[in-house]
Amino acid sequence: MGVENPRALVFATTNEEFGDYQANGAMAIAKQLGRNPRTIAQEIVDRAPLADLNAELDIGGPGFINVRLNDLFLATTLSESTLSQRVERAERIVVDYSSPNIAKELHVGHLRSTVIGDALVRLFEFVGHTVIRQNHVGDWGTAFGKLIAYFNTDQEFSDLTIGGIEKLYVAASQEFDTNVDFAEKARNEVIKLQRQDPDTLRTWEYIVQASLEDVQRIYSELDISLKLSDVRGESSYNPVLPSVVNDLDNKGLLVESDGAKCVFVNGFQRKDGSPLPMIVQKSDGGYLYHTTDLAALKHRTQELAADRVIYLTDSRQIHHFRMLFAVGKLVGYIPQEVSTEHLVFGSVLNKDGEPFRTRGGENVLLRELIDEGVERALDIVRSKSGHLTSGEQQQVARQVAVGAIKYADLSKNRTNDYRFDWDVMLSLDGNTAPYLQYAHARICSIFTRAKKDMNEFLEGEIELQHPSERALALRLLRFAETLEQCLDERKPHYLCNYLYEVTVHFMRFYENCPVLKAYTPRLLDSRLCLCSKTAQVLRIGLKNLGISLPLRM
RNA sequence: GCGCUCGUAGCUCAACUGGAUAGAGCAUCGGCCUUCUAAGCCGAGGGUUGAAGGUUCGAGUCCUUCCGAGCGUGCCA
Repeated sequence: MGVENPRALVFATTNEEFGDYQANGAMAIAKQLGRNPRTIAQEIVDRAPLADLNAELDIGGPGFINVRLNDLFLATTLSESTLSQRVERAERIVVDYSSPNIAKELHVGHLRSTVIGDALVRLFEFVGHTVIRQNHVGDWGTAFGKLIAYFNTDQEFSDLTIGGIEKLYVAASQEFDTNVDFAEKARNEVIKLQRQDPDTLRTWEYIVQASLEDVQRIYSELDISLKLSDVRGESSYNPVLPSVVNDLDNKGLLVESDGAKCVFVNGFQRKDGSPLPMIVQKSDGGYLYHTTDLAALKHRTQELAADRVIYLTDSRQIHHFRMLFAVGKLVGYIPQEVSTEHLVFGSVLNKDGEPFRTRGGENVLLRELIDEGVERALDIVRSKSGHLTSGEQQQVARQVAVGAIKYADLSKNRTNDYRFDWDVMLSLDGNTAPYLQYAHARICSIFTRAKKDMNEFLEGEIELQHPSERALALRLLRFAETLEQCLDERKPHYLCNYLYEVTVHFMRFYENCPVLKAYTPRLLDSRLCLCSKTAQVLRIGLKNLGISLPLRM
């Protein structure tokens, strides 16, 4: 048409009356050529680009090309479709997420990084990428001096759960502030720790181990795929920190300012316009998180040979990562062909839009959060699912609660803050995990009644008779494009919205089209196939979000 | 002060990155269980997308200004 790289700009229609898809490219082309967009659209339609699809093409509005797919085409395509999806070029992707602190229980502040990160790694793996999970736990710092000093004075201390250790830390901090001798001891332990004193190191390892076991327990309750072997703590980079400073020095990037070793990067300024430094070594010789993060970055691009390095932290660290990546490029830790991404997310707020805390102003622990969720879910399950045994009710409540917590987080645009509201997330109305789980349970129930194996109906001829069957089929076919969009922007909420839409259309189909009482055996099989396909989309979709599905509820 | 993120129905969130009449759920009101799970489905009302300009055939989305919110801004992470 005389235009470089014309784009078809095909999207699902906003309104059913415009068909199934709309191509908006004609208007863009017309703009470039200075011609009438409807004429361009007509020329495109005349060339019959979609002849083999046998689709109906119309021109609407200023030059939209509306596409209505042929029912037979839709049915055949769906019956032949599988959900397997591979990217053309598989990459090695390092994903840094969750990152709890040792000697501190996992709390709401870790929720989003953990849940969103875990969904993304599953999605990356699903489409064929190699993912290297990195749990960058905070296992180092001056806080450990207090902890170890206190640990040594309280020999009877035996509560080695993370909760016990955290209490110990609180007591140690108090002692540190009030007892001069103890403060001295604590500072001494920090020095001993840095010098690798065997006794101190043993205590430290003890604490780290106990903490990590607890963290893993919460992961397992939340169905998070991080393993102990994915842990690579800050301390593991200690030995190479001097070499990082050296690398910076060798590149001529290091400047000493007020006794601290700094890197100044163009474009980073303070309020008065003076350059803002990244401090890599304090005036007392100690290193900072910038230094550790640089070391981790080097490790990831060099040792782990990453094509992509992804970080999930809240949006408050935007500045830090922007600087980290800038310095990483200057010092050569980020080769040209490697991409680094800081995926940000907003804070978790309570119903009233304030930071989500306990009444006492403490962080809400994930352990407590899960317990409360299960309790609330159990109340609902008991009142609604009397047909289940009490053991089954327990199991369902757990799946519903964990699913609800994760889905509530994942279904919102991660860049914004979101409000944590039990009543909304546990409700069966609306875009929630229980709603999707319920639809899936209904499908399972159909196959149980029919005494048939769902998986045997994944393939089979589909007949689209009722409008709600057609609408469902159309949605089921959009799995691939949704997944692509989802990974393109690393935003799981696109997938959630899609799964919700599929479920809504399934529910309509369910109301309008009796499956087991279908008029003909042929129609029965077709509807069983639609059910099976729906269940598969829900199962695989939610599996990739880290959410499980009860067979009955 | 500067930087970042944001402002959409009474509330919680969408809107495929510039496309057609801005969509869901909650809440409100009204219907549907002798038929596969009513934890469901169907319908109604509800909007000057914070404000004003600008670019465009076309703006919630892009540019400018203003108003408002949250976060960040040198030895914590």
